[in-house]
Amino acid sequence: MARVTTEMRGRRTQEQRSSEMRRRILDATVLCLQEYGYGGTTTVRVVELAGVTRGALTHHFASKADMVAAAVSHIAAIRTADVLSKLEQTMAADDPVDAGLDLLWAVHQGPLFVAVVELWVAARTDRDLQRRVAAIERDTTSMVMDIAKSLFGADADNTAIPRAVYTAMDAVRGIQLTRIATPDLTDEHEARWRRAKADLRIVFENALAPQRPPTP
Amino acid sequence: MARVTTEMRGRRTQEQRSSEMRRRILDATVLCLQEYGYGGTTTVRVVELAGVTRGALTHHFASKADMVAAAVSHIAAIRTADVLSKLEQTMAADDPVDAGLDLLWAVHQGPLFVAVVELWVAARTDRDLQRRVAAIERDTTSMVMDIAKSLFGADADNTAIPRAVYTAMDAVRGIQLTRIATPDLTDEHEARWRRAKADLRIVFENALAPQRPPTP
DNA sequence: AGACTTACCGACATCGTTGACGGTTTCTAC
DNA sequence: GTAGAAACCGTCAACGATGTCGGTAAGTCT
Repeated sequence: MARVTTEMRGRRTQEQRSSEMRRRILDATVLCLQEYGYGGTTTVRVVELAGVTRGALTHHFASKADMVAAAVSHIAAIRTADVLSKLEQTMAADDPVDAGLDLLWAVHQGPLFVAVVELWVAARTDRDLQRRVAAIERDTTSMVMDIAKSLFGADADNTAIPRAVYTAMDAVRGIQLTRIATPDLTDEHEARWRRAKADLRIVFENALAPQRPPTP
Repeated sequence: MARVTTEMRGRRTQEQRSSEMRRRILDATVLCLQEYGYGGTTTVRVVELAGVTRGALTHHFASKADMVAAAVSHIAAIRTADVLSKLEQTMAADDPVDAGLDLLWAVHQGPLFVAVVELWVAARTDRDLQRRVAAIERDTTSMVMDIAKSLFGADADNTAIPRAVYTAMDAVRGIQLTRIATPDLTDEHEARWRRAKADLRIVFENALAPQRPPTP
């Protein structure tokens, strides 16, 4: 079974010990969400994956709900950092639409987004979790919109651009949701994205074109 | 607490008793998925909602997994019937694109689709469930494509049409996924769909237009 | 160095969930 | 009607998960 490897021996300050332990546990929580889903995420499994004791966990997180809530923020931080790291080369691309769509796809990719979906679905029947998730979601959306604005120019009147961004984001998420249900068909989902991308290019070209009523 | 109301007293044949009991249990299972999510769907809750005993449940379904598996098919059947019931007036509509998109939206609406998502996500970490879900998903997709074909004409060469349908379906699912995570913002999601629909119309118009390379 | 605080440990009690099973009722075949 | 099958009932045992809690180790202040 995989372990969250993080060693740093010798004398450490309380702050170091504390934050490293929290990080270890939260990383393990995310791993657990990916591997076993929300329902299969138990404190025992997390502790095993993190290679720590149950006592350590209960010391840092009063309850399981606490731990999961912290994991939400933890994931959000990682994803934000991921986006920022990829942003530079996106901004420098020749074709902003293509680069932007690729970025959007990349952000919704990989095991981290799987964990996000697990949390979203779990949040549906858990008000506390829901509040946290909703707050994060707001931030994410506004970040996406800010990026779009700087990619395509801040033409404040043109509401077609945020609209296209929303549609693109929704399409990406829809594909990923389907992928979650049927993970065996990876190539098919890749192809599905390529096709969707072609459609979304049309939408963006239309949105970026000089104002002209799209539906007369 | 809501009950699945189904009374039919007097002498009944074994077949009647059996199938009615199964239906009651499966309806309650779906209700449970909606109300409490997959993780919160326990045999005790199902039994309470159905107003039957635990013994009845274990008699008809050897295990909980059996019950859930049966619920998958049950949901699929209901949804298919729902689509067919709405199909007639969709086919008769003046604007096939508009009517088709509305149908797609309607099919992914309501508590039933919520249950579907719960099962999709649960299936990710449960191979048996995954197989069942994947099979159903295949059927659903082909049904959607068949309907699209009869709505927009069977121009076999024009791959842009199925592509547009996929994109539309993915966008719808993306919106619904977001809605699941943040159920308080219903109006916002409605608006999001209206905007997405505008974009999707563009995609469909482009797909239906006489062959003309969309990206030169 | 000594007092104090924080980090960490591991066992225990409790609770909810599931599957099994022996007994009862309802239907069906003859 | 009567035997047998199917449907249904409700309790029990086993298991896994969570939170609590008394105790130990590591660090921090004076």
